[in-house]
Amino acid sequence: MSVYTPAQVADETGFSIDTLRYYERIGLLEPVSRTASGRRRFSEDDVAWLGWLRCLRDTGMPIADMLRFAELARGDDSTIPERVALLEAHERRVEEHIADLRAKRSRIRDKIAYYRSLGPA
Amino acid sequence: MSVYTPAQVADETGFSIDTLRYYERIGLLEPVSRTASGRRRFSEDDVAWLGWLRCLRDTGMPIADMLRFAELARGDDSTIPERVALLEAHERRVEEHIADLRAKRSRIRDKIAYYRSLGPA
DNA sequence: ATGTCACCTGGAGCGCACTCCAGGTCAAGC
DNA sequence: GCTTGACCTGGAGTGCGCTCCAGGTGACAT
Repeated sequence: MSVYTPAQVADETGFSIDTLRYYERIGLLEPVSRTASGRRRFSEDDVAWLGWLRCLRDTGMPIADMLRFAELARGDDSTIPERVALLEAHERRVEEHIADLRAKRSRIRDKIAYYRSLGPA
Repeated sequence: MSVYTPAQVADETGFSIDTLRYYERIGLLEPVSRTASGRRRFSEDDVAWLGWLRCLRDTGMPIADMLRFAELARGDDSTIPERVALLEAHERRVEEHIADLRAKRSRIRDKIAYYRSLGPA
């Protein structure tokens, strides 16, 4: 059962140490366990949860929503329907975002092709 | 050759009137023509350019880069290679972003499926 | 004439998500 | 035993991209 220092977790999750502290402070992370001298020791579970947070954040979920999800995830099974609802709504937004990006990427490609058609330098 | 009021342009482009003024102020838009009393009258070209800016914005291009592109686009044909380079770099980032979103959307779906597997409420 | 309303300017303010800082504590290597 | 350096806390600061405000002007309907 391994534990990790802040630097190791930052390295693995891509969150800065400051962000890890910030996430703990606002309650996205449950209080991380400490050594006798007060230094953080992240558990395997902490790291897994951070991986999940990264997924939500990178798909554009606002901190406020992640906070709500974290709260639900700390609750019992009766919160599962709301967790599902929250994730489904998020997933729909992500899908729309992907569709929009694809359409706009194509427009960018067209512009590049147009510039190219003006005669390669 | 039609012209548009700020409200019409806001409506068509999805940018707020404040954002239109802001874009003009920072030079993303060339000075928009005015009526005798100083009100903006956007041309068809202004609206088309704003549509293009929206494409860049919505695909995550920072304002600073859009500004650079705007500058190049005001230049002569010798700037075309740099415009192409800028757009190609951007397009690559957009593609990576799409790939990342797709992978993470799938992770979100898995989580939803997992919650569902725990027994539908 | 009057009221309403869209619009103008310059500049201040805001929300988000961090990021940095000062001042301090411990652990380990030389 | 001393230095180095990773880490601690509370709180202030930052960057981005808008967004809002005060105070004012002009156009148009009644």
